Amino acid sequence: MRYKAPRGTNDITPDRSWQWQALEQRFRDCCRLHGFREIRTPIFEETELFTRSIGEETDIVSKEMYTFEDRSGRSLTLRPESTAPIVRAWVEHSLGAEGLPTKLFYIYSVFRYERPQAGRYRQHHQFGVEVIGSDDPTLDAEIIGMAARFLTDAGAAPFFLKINSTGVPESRRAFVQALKESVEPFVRELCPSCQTRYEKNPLRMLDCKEERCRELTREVPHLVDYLDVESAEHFAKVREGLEALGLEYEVDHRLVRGFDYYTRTVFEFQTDALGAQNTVCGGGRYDGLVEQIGGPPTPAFGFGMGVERLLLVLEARGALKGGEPAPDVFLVRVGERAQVAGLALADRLRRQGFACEMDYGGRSMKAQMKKAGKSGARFALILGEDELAAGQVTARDMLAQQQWRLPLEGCPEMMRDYLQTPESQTIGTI
RNA sequence: GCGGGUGUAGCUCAGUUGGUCAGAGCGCCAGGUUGUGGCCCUGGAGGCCGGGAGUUCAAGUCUCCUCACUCGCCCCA
Repeated sequence: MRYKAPRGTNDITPDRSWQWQALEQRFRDCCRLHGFREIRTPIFEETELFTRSIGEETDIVSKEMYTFEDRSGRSLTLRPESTAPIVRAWVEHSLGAEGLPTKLFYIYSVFRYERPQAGRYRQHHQFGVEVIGSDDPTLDAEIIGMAARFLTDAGAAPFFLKINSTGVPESRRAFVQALKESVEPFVRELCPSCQTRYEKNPLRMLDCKEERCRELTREVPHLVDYLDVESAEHFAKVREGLEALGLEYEVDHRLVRGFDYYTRTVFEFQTDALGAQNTVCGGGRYDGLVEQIGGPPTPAFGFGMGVERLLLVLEARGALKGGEPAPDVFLVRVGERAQVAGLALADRLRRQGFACEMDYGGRSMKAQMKKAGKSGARFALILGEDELAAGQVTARDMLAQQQWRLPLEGCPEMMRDYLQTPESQTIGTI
């Protein structure tokens, strides 16, 4: 039997994992710059946490969750998104007691039972942040700007920022009412799924990709025209903030998101590099969720970013040049006596901070040199009978194609010194 | 869940109307002078031709089923 990774999952092999590490590090740095601290929560939660917060009628809850019973009959679910678990942890541990707002970031894998496609997997990874405890509109703008900065610095540009406001539950109810009334005359002409949406989740009709539906709903009311006074003011301030940050954006009246808990600001960063999966980052405000999960009434804002999608974009943009980090030195051991002596030398090199690689099995010197060259190491250190007899080691600068004999004892320190000389820095690639 | 495409060595792919079709390049391993890489040359290892069933004297090559990947739909990151 030859096993395969389950459908929709991916192995991140060593030839690619350095890209993940670099991107994760960049995200961590960005978060630190903005005052965020990391949170990690369990990979599964009580099922009800998700059904209640995301919404029973959403696709995610109704058909995409990995739900199972454990041995005691509890219903558990692999997290299909990360906001609800983090809010749950925030409430459970009274993190707000440290002072508001709480600024958290996370690097999570999330799980949805969907049909796999480029940029869409059953297990995928998200970078994200949640700010719990402020309804300040400049916060919305700041966090959107943070995502934009991160995407730009990572090399994902160009991308497009779209925003909208879904108001508060009362204003949304008024809008949904108006929307249904305006669509009512031609419901039967809409696509089958929109006819279902009309009944179950009317907002999503706005998001339909069918040409016919878009045509029919062209004259439909806009969310922003139904906002309550405070939400309208909030939205105006958010826009003002985005402009102050010099961010280009578009108000997309059709932008609605797949979770029920969003209020007021919603936004997406879209790209043209991904085909059908054009959203690389999405988020917004969820002022009612904390209370719904059992905490005090607390406003909050956050976003999630798809790591696999982001890497696909970066690849398309040619932003993944460079390569795996190479070892500093490659130790070539020639002859029987050099095997153990080399083992000790490698240890000393590593204690000096040199990443040291070597070959095993006593292969020919040529084979080892070949491997040294391929490793990308700046130095090959050669330890053979001659060197051992003289208490020395041969150091070859693979770039400069020069080599010296160094005393075995002081070798790591001398290499360190050599690397600090100007001429060692100016050697170009040969 | 619904459509279209693809599936041959680690990787990228050739394989004519079913009958030496199991191949190439790269990679890997070993040699090409005695202790020195990147170029070149030679040799070698490595494939139930995604899996299963069927048609046939004979199937990577045809049919069906299945699995996986892929492009759309749905949904989302």
